[in-house]
Amino acid sequence: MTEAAAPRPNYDDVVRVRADQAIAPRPSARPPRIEAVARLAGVSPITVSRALRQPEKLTEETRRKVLEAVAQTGYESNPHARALRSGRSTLVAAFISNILSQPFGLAIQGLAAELEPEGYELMIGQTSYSYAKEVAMIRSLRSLRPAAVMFTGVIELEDNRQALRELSIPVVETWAYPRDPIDMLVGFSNVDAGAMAAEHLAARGYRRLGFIGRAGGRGALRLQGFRAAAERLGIAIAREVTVPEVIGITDGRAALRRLVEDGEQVEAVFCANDLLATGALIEARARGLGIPGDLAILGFGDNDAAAEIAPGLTTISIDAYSIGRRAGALLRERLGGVAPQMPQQAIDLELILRGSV
Amino acid sequence: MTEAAAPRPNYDDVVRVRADQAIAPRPSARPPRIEAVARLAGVSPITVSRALRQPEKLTEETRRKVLEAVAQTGYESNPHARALRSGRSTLVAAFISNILSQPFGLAIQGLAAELEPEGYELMIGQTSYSYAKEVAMIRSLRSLRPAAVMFTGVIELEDNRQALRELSIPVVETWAYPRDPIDMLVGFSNVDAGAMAAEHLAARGYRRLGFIGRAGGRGALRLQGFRAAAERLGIAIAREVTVPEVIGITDGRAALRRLVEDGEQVEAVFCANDLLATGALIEARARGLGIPGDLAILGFGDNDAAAEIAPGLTTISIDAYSIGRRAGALLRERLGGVAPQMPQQAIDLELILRGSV
DNA sequence: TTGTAGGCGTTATCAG
DNA sequence: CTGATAACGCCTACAA
Repeated sequence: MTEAAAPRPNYDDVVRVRADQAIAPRPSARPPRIEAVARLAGVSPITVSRALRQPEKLTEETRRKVLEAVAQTGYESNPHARALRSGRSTLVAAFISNILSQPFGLAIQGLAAELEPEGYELMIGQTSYSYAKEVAMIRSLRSLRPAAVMFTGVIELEDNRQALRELSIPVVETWAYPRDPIDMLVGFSNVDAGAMAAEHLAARGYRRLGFIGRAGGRGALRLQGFRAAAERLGIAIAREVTVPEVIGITDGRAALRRLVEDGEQVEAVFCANDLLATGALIEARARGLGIPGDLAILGFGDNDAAAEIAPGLTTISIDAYSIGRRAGALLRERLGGVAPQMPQQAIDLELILRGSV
Repeated sequence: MTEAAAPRPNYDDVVRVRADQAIAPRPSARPPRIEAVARLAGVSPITVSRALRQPEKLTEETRRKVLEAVAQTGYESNPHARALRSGRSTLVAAFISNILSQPFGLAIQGLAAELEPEGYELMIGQTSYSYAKEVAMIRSLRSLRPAAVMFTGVIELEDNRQALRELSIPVVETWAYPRDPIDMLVGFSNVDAGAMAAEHLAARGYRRLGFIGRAGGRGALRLQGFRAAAERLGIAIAREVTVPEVIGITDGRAALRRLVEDGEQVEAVFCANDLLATGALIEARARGLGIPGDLAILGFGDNDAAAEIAPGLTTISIDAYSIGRRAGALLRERLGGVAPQMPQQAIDLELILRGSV
């Protein structure tokens, strides 16, 4: 199966470390049940349950006794039994369109930062921008009954939207600003993002614009705003290149190649995400184009690489981590029985000026 | 909360789409239970269960009848009840040290590609290279009782290793080649990777080497191999720069700055991952260093950006997607009751020659 | 404030 | 090959 030069790899002799916070040693493989804790504390099982879920309902004395027994046994309640009986689980499902995308990863980190300390487990699924997958996942949600769901995007299929509503659990959509979100929302207007791009390029004096982006979803929304603003400003969009999928920087290079080789004179191009923009920038440089002299490039999303590449990529940035964080906070509140003050939040778009425009 | 110029963002008017594969309409919010299916098929609940889990035990006639009723009702069994009663869940837990790392993301994709078609759900947790987090996660595994666990790394704390063994579920470790894995393994030798780096740089005639990498974990292993091979070849390691954490390209820039400003003459530097290498390359170029003339740079990991940056980054590459894929295949077999032929697999290291060495 | 009874939905076990 | 019974571990509902 492997054909390494050496017949067998050398071993990685990892230095073993002992835990400072040791896991309580467990004689049996089976975790302790609530009844064992109850016996140890000299109370009934339900009292243990209450000590963990509604501690305020117990005498301080009882509570102390029980929690001590919990600590001693290393007890943790069985999430399946809990979910089965109460109908609520501690699993929060997050659906991400592409796990390789840096902004989505950041959002998930923000979400985790809010939810994990509260004892929720995060389940991550990848929709891969596919309706079919979305359908399958939402179908599985019906029986998994997570505590809540978060999407890095908005749900477009009407049937899926309905199915999600019927789950009667908190839902947060993100990354767009639809008129009628399913439930909660931490988003930004993609239409405005496109308009912002056109306005900035116009203000810099560019008159013949280009666009590179995905044909559907948010790419289409950004293009819509870009077009509308360009028209309003009396500026021409000379060329629109749409790509079916964005996997890596390569897609951006290919797209710019199409744009340039098409012959249309384009002074400035708006790339609907920074992966495309980075690729476009690299390809432009490889073709000897001066940036922004021969071609200005404006990105969207503020990737890690966008800042470091030369010339730095001018881009419209959103704070992806904060989107995740806010989404997590909304879910946390709702799961705690509180109605959030602002269940639908708009995130600012910020123009980051670097060298490429 | 938001201070956008416009008082309110424009709406993203998403075009609603109807599902081609519609979710079966459900009059009540509660999903159908096994009993409803049984009644419809005219059999007992346990027969329905068997039709789904051990179809070979039923008459073809009965099976057909039941599966039809399943399809008609859109029934899916409740995972919590199933896990509670059977002790096995369909949840597979994957622990990833850093969700923003591209190779880890690829591995997760590979894992999902093997497991999701089989009906397993993927739960992803981030350990953030922290022992404390690892302890907490493994603790929660005890009660969650997933079907299997995968780590993008190996577990170092002896207590955690023991706790994982006691779960008695399939475990795959990856990204290293320890002598005594907990259970299954799809890894490569980090020590060999370091040696490979030193050997290649030596073969190219470099005599004064540098190293940039994390102080612990795999970084330390790669350094260990790098050092040993250099010594064997009679080559000097003039400077080792260790970084506490690698979050982005910036860390690589800072590390190279330290390396260069230190005054030690270094002809070639091995960066223990491509994020560091990319940062180092950018910083070196920014300082006017010719690459590889003034400084050769060798990376590890083969990021997306590594190929596109100029000059292309020469790097030791591993096939991260395939690691995930193989790990998934191992788990799939074991979960299906089969003992895999090669429960411990070595992944090849491949040197990708581009311009930087 | 604490406890008792019972069931969430499924499948292991044993019987027919 | 199919079915009856009981139990997985917890928490809701109600009672004391």
